[in-house]
Amino acid sequence: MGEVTLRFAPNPNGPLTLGHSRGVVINSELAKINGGRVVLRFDDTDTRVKPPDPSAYSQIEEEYEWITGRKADVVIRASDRMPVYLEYAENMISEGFGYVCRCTAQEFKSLRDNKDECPCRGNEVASNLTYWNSMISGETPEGGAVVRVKTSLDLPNPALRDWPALRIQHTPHPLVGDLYKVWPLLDFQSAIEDRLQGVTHIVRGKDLMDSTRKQTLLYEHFGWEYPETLYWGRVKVLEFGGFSTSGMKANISEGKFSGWDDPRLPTISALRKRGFSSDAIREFWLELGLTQKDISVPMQSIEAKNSSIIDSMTERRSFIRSPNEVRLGLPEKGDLHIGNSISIPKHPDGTVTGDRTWLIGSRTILLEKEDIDIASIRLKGFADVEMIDGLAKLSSIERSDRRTIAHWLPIEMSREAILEVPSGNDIDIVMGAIEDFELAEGMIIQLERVGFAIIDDIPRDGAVVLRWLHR
RNA sequence: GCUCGUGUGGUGUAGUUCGGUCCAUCAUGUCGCCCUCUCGAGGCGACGACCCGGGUUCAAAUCCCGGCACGAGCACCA
Repeated sequence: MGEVTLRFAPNPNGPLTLGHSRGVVINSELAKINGGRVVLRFDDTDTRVKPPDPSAYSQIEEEYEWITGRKADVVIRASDRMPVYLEYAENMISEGFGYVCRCTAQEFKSLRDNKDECPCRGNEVASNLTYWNSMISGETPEGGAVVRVKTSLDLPNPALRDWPALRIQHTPHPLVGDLYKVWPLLDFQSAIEDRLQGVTHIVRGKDLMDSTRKQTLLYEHFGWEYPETLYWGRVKVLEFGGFSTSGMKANISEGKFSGWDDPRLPTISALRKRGFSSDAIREFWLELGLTQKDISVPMQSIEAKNSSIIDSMTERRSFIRSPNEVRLGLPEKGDLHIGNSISIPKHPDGTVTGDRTWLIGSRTILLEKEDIDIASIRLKGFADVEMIDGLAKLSSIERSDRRTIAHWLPIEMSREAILEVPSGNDIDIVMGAIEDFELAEGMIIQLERVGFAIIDDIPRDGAVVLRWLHR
């Protein structure tokens, strides 16, 4: 097998979603396995229905690199390639397998459904070229004409009969302005560009199966061989439902979400900001593979992947929810010596080396409410205590029995913190105290007995902001 | 409605091309036990599936026919 060329072709009408990442992962992985390359192509030929967002281009390139660990081999923008598409369109008309149709969409549909020819179909090439030039020049208004690819009208699938290849759009394009009045539709643009880039394999969602069939008909006209095509089925992540870029865009501009990286959104930027590893996203899609089955997967599935990837390199910290202050009581008999500090490993398995040093001079500690109600507990990494009259009385430094182990914090090591937990359309706030030891913004930590979180903000004054990742 | 596609445990996946090696793989989940100075990690075990009905065959998850269910396309969106 020669060198393979794959492609990932998003519409840059917003940044990448979790759904897009399947295309990124599958295509880049196939390229990697076969020593091929990936073309990242921006399919931005719609200026009106789903217009491109100028900031999305660079963001998508960057997110592609984050997911795969390397840049795309080739990056192209369909809007830069317009002269080429228009040339092929004109060629198609001249050769007689494309024609300008001036019926309304409705008229055409009813003719098509009855396998009837539309009146424009029989026009001479010369008049088609005249109409074409009038489309190009801007004389023909939007909706006034469309270029169709001739197919057999007996095709069992009505969607394929004389399908539309280019239409008129007078809305200016955010990048190239009003240079062009005629823009290709996906099926035409994509088909031509795949050929020009030497794409050997197309891997895409099965919602594009009819696209393959339409494009194959076009390739036959041109005498080209269509690439090998594979499909994946529809995926629904239970917690999020679908991945509609335009839907999210509307919600963001209405202020329902703070931005594309709002933690409640299924975008790559949001998952990344929350602390998901790109390896987890990659492994997740690779494990689903390339079946055409429509599936529903819980977010827990990605979380399980992420946990096993980050656990061994994630430092532990203590976070006390709704902290209660408790005095530490020393036994009357002076046979128990405690110093002014203790050391606790950063990671219980030693996969992260080093210790956290806690000062304990003040003898005042913080405990979660449910732990102060237990008569005998062990302060993790320190000592056994008996809870008597609201006082935590030390009874042993060594672990003397199998009592409950509670996480805790000396008050001088604590700092006010809030934990933001995305929950459906809301964000729950958990007030607490975080262990103030070597914290850094963007650092992922495991809150002992609570779960993984990322440090979002460490303000000069006020509470540290933690964002919940998963258990 | 028409066209196309898919149906393996709760979820996802292997096996389906060339029928037997499949009393069906792995992961995740749930439950139990062990271990552990986290309710984390680790170990062991249990639970749990070939959509239904016919047919071919010595033999079917795998081939054939018919149902049923689910999904997608039927845009001058991608």
